[in-house]
Amino acid sequence: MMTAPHSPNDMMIRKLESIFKLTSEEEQALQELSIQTRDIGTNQDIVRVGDQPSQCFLIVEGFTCVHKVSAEGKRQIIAIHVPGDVPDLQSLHLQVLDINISSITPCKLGFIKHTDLYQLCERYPRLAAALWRETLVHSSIFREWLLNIGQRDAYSRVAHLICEIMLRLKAVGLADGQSFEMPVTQAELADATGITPVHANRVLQALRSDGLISTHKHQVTLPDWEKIQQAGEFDPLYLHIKQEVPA
Amino acid sequence: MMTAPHSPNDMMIRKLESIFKLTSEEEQALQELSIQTRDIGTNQDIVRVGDQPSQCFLIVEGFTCVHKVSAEGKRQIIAIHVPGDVPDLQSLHLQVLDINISSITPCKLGFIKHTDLYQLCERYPRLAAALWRETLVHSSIFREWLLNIGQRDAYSRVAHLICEIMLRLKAVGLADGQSFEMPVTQAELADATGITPVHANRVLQALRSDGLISTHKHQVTLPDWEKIQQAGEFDPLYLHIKQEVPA
DNA sequence: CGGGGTGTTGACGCATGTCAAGTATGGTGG
DNA sequence: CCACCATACTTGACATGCGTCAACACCCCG
Repeated sequence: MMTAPHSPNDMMIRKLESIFKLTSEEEQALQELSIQTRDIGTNQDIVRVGDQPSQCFLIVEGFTCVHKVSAEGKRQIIAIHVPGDVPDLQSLHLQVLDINISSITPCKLGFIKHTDLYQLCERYPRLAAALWRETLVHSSIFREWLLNIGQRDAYSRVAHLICEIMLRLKAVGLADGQSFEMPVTQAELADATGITPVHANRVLQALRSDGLISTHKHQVTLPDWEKIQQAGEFDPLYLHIKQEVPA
Repeated sequence: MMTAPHSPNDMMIRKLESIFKLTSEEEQALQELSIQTRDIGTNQDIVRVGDQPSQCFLIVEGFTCVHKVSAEGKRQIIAIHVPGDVPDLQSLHLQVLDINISSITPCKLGFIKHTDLYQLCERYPRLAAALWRETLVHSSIFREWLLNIGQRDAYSRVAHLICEIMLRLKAVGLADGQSFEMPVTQAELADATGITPVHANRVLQALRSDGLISTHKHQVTLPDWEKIQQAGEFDPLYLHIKQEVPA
């Protein structure tokens, strides 16, 4: 398991390193990026529909979610973001935000000015490509969620989401073996999978009694990875996680 | 209503022009892009999950859809693409495709080599940004579809989808006033909204009897734009269509 | 020790799925 | 020009997964 990075800049660098080998010049530029950190509490809005941000934020610690609310007041969670993610990278090229982003745990965030990112992209096309790629991976996750919500039953949806979070946390060193911290309430889980909180509760009970998950507080353990993967029809291809070639 | 563009290159140029004013140098470079056109019939696979394409394709004529199939064999249509779109732009930076793309009408496609696009992006960062932006808009559409499928009832979902297609066709000059050609079968409509074909049929009947749509073959007319927009809770913000400032 | 957020449970209803059988429709070959 | 077929669309009867409502239990934090 990797050690935690020390600065937001290190986090960005480590993330991009997982895509391709950075040149020392590129690494230098990232090291010099000005990133303002800020702490926020649980359930705080970070950005809102209609905003026109002049900066992006990197999650250093904590979880956030992207969500939209229908005219009827129903909330869909569109994405869950974990440390290392830049949830509103899209705002670089889309002026007006079409989503809300809120914290679902206390968070430490690192803010980066758009103007700095523009410069970075212009000078280092490979970094531009890497950031572009980052947005494409999130796009791919949206597509899988569409399949999940559109075609699978509640049981599979929840299993699928749990598998996804497991792997994404593993990729940033926040899960080891079978367990990880998943600080998501049942209501949030429900909004992310398009079911009701009551039904989410029943599905979780079914998963527990089928031996696919066990939970203690928000610590989740997956005793049988194969089985929950099957239950969720989970195939990690869509996460586009580069295979680490062991040294 | 605009006149139809004459070449794939003109189409690309017109599309990018709608985002920002191209310099003559940029326009020149686009004009010189090598694009191979090919015609295909209805229901042909263009690319498939697992492919590693070395080119992207532009839709010159016709409609395509992006879709994924669950382990149970259920198909979710993730996106519908119309002339002017480049449905697999993502393959530029994600090696392995996580989706299938098929024609839903006969199509004329223009294929562009990745290597040519890489060069273009490196030389003209503004064009890179415009293409990036293009993928971000599609991403935004995925998010709205998630809200649509996750939180709205079947009636609203279908109304919403119809509104979206209407506006996107209008943006490329393929819809005028209230009518447009929507060559999508009820089965496809069902797969795109996460309902069954039988239910899609009943919803369409309801929309007709409520006076929100009228159809003749695949020609759809929306007699009351306000009303169907309300029924679908449709707010076009997420399409990020630049407002044309009338001269 | 009190109170708000979270999790749990049961009874009941409904939107949507499923199954099964039709009826257009449009293209093709004789 | 008609017979035929495949594909698309319709319709009705019935089944069910999930939603809704309404309590209640838990538990951390102040």
